[in-house]
Amino acid sequence: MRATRPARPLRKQPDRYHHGDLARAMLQEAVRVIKDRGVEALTLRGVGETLGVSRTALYRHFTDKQALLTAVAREGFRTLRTELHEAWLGGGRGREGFERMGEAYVRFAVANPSHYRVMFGGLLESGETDIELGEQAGNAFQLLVDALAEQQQAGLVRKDDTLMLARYIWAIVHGVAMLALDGQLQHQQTDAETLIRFANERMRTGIAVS
Amino acid sequence: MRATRPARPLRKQPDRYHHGDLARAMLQEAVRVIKDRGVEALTLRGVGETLGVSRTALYRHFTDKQALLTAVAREGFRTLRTELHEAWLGGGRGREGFERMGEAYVRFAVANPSHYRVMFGGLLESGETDIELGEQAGNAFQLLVDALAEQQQAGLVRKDDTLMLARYIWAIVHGVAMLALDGQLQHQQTDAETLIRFANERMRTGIAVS
DNA sequence: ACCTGAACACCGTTCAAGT
DNA sequence: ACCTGAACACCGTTCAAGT
Repeated sequence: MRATRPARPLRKQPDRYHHGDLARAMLQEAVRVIKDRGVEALTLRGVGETLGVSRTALYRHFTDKQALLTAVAREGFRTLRTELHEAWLGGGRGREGFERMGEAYVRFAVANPSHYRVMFGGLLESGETDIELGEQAGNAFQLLVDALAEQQQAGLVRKDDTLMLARYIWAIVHGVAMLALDGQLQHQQTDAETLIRFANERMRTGIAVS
Repeated sequence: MRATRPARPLRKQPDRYHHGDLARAMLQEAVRVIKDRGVEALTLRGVGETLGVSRTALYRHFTDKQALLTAVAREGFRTLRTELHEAWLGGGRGREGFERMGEAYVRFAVANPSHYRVMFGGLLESGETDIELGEQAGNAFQLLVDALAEQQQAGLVRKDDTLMLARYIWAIVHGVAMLALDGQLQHQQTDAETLIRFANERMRTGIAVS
């Protein structure tokens, strides 16, 4: 059941070099594989094959597989940040926009489960943290901080430590996203959309009796 | 740098069968490896070697590596449930006990990061969900539901849909735990303990201006 | 500079065979 | 029943060599 030749090499002349931005092509292919078939399906050999390139070609552009995954994670934070920003602006930078941000966050995670996992996958655990990855995550987080500060100014949110509030909100949306990804919600009869809407209401007014 | 023989076989007579509960021994060893060196360090060959058993012996007791990891996850939910229960009772089954539950939850995750990840690691994604695993997770979740229902009866928590409230709270503690595990907090100057305490306060009274 | 093929040291899993 | 060794089909990574 195994072909003796690469499944589908994109280049017609496999003996030519891959001119152009091979690093970028590899990153895109990695993102595609992760989105379509999950992280565990991502192999350097497979990426090289699909790109019509030797399986060791990657090492010219990334130090190892980990580095490629880190690049994937960075790209994810960049995309997430963009989508959050659009939701915030589209909702009018107030209560409405803030709720849309939460929904957009969860929607991103549900739409790209494996990619989202790579972003938060504990790659850092088994090694020192990547500087640029931390920056990208920080940029996305900063959006949340700014949105909260603006609402505090507008008298919509209590004037707690803004950073602390941002971490708290982040934990909520991240938690909703992760539970959805783990299938812990579908196993009950809820979906992520319902839960994040409930969360948006409850995080505002609290769970204690008024 | 590689020894020609197993690093440290526990049995002196490697030609004897491993009488007793090999399945249990394998599970314990797997948990130990995961706790000490992370999931990625867990190999069936290593487990067999440490237990003085062939590397294929495992297949008599688990269908494959995935099944072993599922067993690890189940064990984790059982332990977590116990610790949550003790916190709830120890805190007097009220507001105090509920906050202790949250702290105990996060403490478990931080103390067993890799184990916790296995429990929520999306093993389900790439396959059908394990029945018994779902039950164990359900048992832990039920504890939260019961605690909330009790507080609703006592007039401490608003009488929303209890299940929905429980999912919401679960998302919060899970989110705090995951952010801590991902190193997203230490990178800022907070720790999980500080955030969960802040969360306990804010989830009660909400973030909106009172 | 950039890419290659062969080789190395790992994996999980299968399977015929032993007791 | 329970366990074994050899073998298979994968991996990531290294390295001398090509252009």
